[in-house]
Amino acid sequence: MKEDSLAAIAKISGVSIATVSRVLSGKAGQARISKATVEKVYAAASKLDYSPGILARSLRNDKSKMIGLLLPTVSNPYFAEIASIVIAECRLRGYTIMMMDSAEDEKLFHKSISALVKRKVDGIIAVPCGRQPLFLEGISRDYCPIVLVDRYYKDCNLSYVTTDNYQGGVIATRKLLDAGHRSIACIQGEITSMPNFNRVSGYLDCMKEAGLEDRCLVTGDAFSIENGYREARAILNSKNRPTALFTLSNTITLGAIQAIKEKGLKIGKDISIVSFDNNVSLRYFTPSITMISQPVEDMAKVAVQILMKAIANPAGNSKGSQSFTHLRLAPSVIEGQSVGRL
Amino acid sequence: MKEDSLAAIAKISGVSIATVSRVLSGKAGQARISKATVEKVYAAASKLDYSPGILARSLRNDKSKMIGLLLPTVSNPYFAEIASIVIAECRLRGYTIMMMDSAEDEKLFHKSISALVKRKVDGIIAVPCGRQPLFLEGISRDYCPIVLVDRYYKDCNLSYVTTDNYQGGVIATRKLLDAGHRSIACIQGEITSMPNFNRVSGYLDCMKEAGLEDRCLVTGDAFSIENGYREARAILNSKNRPTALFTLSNTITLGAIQAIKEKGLKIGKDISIVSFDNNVSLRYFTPSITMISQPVEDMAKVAVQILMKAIANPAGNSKGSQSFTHLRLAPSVIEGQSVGRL
DNA sequence: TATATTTGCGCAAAAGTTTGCGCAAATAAC
DNA sequence: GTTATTTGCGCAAACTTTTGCGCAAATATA
Repeated sequence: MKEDSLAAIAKISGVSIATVSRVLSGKAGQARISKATVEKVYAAASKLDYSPGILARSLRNDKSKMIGLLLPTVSNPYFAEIASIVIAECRLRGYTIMMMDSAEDEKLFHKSISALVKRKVDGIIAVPCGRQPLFLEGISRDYCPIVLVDRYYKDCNLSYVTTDNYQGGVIATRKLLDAGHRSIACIQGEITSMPNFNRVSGYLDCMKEAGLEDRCLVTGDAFSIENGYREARAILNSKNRPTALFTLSNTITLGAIQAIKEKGLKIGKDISIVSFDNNVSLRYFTPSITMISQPVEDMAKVAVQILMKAIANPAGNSKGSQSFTHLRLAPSVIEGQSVGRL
Repeated sequence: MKEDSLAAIAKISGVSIATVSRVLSGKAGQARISKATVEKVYAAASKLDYSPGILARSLRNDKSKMIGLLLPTVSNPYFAEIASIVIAECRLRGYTIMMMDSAEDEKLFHKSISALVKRKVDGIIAVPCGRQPLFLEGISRDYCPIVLVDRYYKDCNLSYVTTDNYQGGVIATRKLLDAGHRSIACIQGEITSMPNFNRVSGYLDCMKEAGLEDRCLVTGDAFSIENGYREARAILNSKNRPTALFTLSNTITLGAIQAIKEKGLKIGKDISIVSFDNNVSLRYFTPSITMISQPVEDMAKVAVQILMKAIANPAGNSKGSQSFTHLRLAPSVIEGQSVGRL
């Protein structure tokens, strides 16, 4: 027998294991346990410096006080910030984070989800990969609530919190149009993701509205520095070099800036930029980059709140009538000097 | 009975639970189980699409195939990169990461370690907080191996992998001295941490060697943007403004750059900078920042290797003669344009 | 044919917690 | 002095897996 178990306390205090369990889980009242017994148990427990065996508890209760967190990559500062906030918020509520990294790989993403479920996480917060919500919907129906952050699926039976990316795309493009730009290239990220799709849609619609549909250019395929660098390079070397870039993430922007520097061009003069995301370092660049900032902190906090509600109230399931929360938070603009007037 | 358990397989295949367990854990050989039985079991298992209940297994075996990862903050890109690599390396080896954030709070750090132990993690990788190794040594002795990354303790009974921060401090300072600077201020980070202490030592020794001990200036107290900004501001506004800054982390540098911009000074002309860490965005600044880069990838990978070895071979414990690995990897220099000649 | 050995597998305990059921004893009611 | 009610708590099952011990049956040896 372990020194630190209900059994040990039971032996010391001379009551049964069951009684100890009930006392320590605050059920002394409804189990009508006498004050004297309660005190004996507490005394023994604190003498042994007892803390419950979480594994046994999880096994028994089918829950673990753990939240699974699944991101495409922690090394992207945008996701790292989400992680940071989610971790803090969950800890505040007594939950521990089990974190995984899907490396933008849908197979791995699904495997990770299954691993989390096997570990009986009480809920999952994820930035998903791929276009297929079915798997996640199944998990959410049969096992534990899931809240999507940033990326989501259309008309899916899952809660999500995201930025109004379409609006973001519109605002960015309009900013460039208003400054007189007519030739604006868009370097996109992960093309299977809704945020990317919506940002691009905003861009395209805005261009169309300005009568520039035949001057649209959308390239790229990943939210990474490499992609930003590669695509920007190609664009800058092209015959009819655009006068402005709309880069769809902080990483893409970073890569683009590298390409621009190599080419010897001046940002805000030779080439203008509006970037998605709010990266501190981009703010301190000279010139500072104009950004469409996402309300990351709110997004992460709200996601945790929604998840907690779903955990506390699995009633939603009872009649197959789960209710899902779909939130689209407004982006904001961080003005910089990277947009030049033509 | 759950549909997905040893018991279910046992019932279908008509053997006992024990036999199923032995077959599925590859112990059919040493338990001398007949080929026919083995096949029946496999058939039933694959029919049910069995996968073991990890919690029950962990409870029984006192191990979990999980590694605890404990960082001061995920939002610092330096730590995020460590996390990213550790996660990937562990997954490669079939381990899952349980990640926590101590927010630079020693109490919370200890609580988090205890939580990890309670969950029976097989090992821990940590960037610790505080000056006190005793607690960690105890955990490592009694529960599971611990490998420290980046931060460590002198003469402690714990393995660690870190950068040769003293060398880094020396190289940085010498770089500035060689360019003719005589008045060099150092903005430091978390003062309880060894890396910080060693970087500062390198700086001080180097200054002393150049006969400049009375012109040393070390300020600051956290690896954060705010601290970098605040201290740089104060330094730049001081009477005898130094001609160069040695900033001890990427975050501090970012803050310092903000202060410099606000003050209207030109980096590399009015004020020179050498920074610790290797942040991509600092490389794309104009002018690009000269940096003392830490071998983050190697550090993280080696840390995982050491941990895996310790897990595989708990023999070290048997005679109280554990052996600890202490590694100090060499930093490298990333040349930029932020150091001006005087 | 009787004893020894090997082969094949099951029983039950163990890990630590939670909880439905129900047993006794004390108190209340008649 | 019975019967009913309440109080206080224990028993044992359940969650799933692992493993030491040992029982039968089959085969080999004497």
